[in-house]
Amino acid sequence: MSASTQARAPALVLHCPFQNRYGTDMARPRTFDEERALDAAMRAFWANGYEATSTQDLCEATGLGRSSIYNTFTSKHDLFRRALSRYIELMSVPQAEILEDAERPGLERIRALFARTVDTEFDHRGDDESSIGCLTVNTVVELARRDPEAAALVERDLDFRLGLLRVALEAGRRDGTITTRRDADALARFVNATIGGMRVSAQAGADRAALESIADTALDALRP
Amino acid sequence: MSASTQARAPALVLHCPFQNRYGTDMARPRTFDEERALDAAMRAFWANGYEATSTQDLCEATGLGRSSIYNTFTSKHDLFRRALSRYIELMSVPQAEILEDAERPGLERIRALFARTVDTEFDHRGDDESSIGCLTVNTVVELARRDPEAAALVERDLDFRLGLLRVALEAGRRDGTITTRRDADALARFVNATIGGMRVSAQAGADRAALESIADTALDALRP
DNA sequence: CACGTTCTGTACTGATCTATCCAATACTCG
DNA sequence: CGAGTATTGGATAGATCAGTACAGAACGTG
Repeated sequence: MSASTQARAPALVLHCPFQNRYGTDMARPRTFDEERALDAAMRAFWANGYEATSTQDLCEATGLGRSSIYNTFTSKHDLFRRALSRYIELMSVPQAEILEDAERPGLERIRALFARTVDTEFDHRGDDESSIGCLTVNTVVELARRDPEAAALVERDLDFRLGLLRVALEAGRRDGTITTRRDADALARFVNATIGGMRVSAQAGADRAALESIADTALDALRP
Repeated sequence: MSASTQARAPALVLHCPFQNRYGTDMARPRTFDEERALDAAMRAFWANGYEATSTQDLCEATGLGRSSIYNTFTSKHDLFRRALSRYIELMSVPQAEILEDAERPGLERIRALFARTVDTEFDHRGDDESSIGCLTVNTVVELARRDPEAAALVERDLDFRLGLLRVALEAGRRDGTITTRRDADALARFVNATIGGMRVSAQAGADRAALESIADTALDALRP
């Protein structure tokens, strides 16, 4: 009944509300959807950060009682880890689709990624309509220095995204839409930094037009 | 004996350890330097964030007792506000010098600003030699959404820096080192976002070469 | 030297934090 | 229906949080 067993086992049976996590006889079933609860917790951490989100906040955000939270997610830290993993997964899939889309020229993939960054920045807002930024960036800034697990998660995500970017940038070089002589690695880091900068700018109050002009300007660097 | 009186009055007499804050008769003098204490607190907030820095941490960082901290700085929140103000002031002065340096062409001023950004990222490191980023960026991400005073400070700083950047960019347009047709406002936002992206990248583990390549690539956008 | 004032160390307060305990509950399965 | 098990709500524990109260120490001034 270790934490890792508890966390991994249910993945394949989550859709069935009347089966427990160990394949043994069933008892009292849960009255909530673990995935929805995780989404709510993710959003709470995303909007308010790790330290400023209390377990009480998590109860209110998820609608669960303390017992259910701890029974399901072991600890606040573990819940955060799962929330961050989920966030990274949710963001990675569409980003990979955009950057690996062979139909589009390389430069257009980057442009589409920037556009998506702007859109997500304005899709997900706090209660006051201000930007809540990006959970990955927020975690890097708030937590990564003193939480090795969180640092490992965002580092793995960074490597993955830099790889995707290199693929798209090299495609752009081959199809002629990207003409700069700089190597794909430097360009990937630049594009990634630009996205980070856009997210910080959004949290600092930049509007949609401002973010779009940042993205357009950044694209200029790829075809100087 | 309001907090604001207490905070404002000493500015002109800080150098003299044997004069109190109200111009009245003197009593027991302080055994510490308020400015040094503020620096230590600033560094603690900078390295660990607002929430994760306890008043106990602040006592240890400054070497002061609780009474001295509260007597001098009123509250944790007020101390943070002063630390952030000081940080902004400390960073603004050299940045303004670089961006208003009429000796240099406009593009070179931006290049020098990027170089300085890289340098400060590696000058100020945590105990583990990892990057502690930029207190302004950290505050935008961690605190600005729920602390109006902090938000106002960073917004004022942002306006100031965007203004400086516009000046340098327009100078570059005139002297021919910046050839892009994009308006100075968009370019200023882009340069600012690039710096933010570099700081997040540094916190995510990027080394000096990576930051320099981000800066070099960004400069390409100014002369496409 | 004595007074007035400020500083400082220690103990403390009440609130809040994460996490656990436990009894009551609700369900499946034999 | 009874046995067995997981979930749930509420109470609670123990630590830590920001901030305060207070007494004594340390100084300039008269």
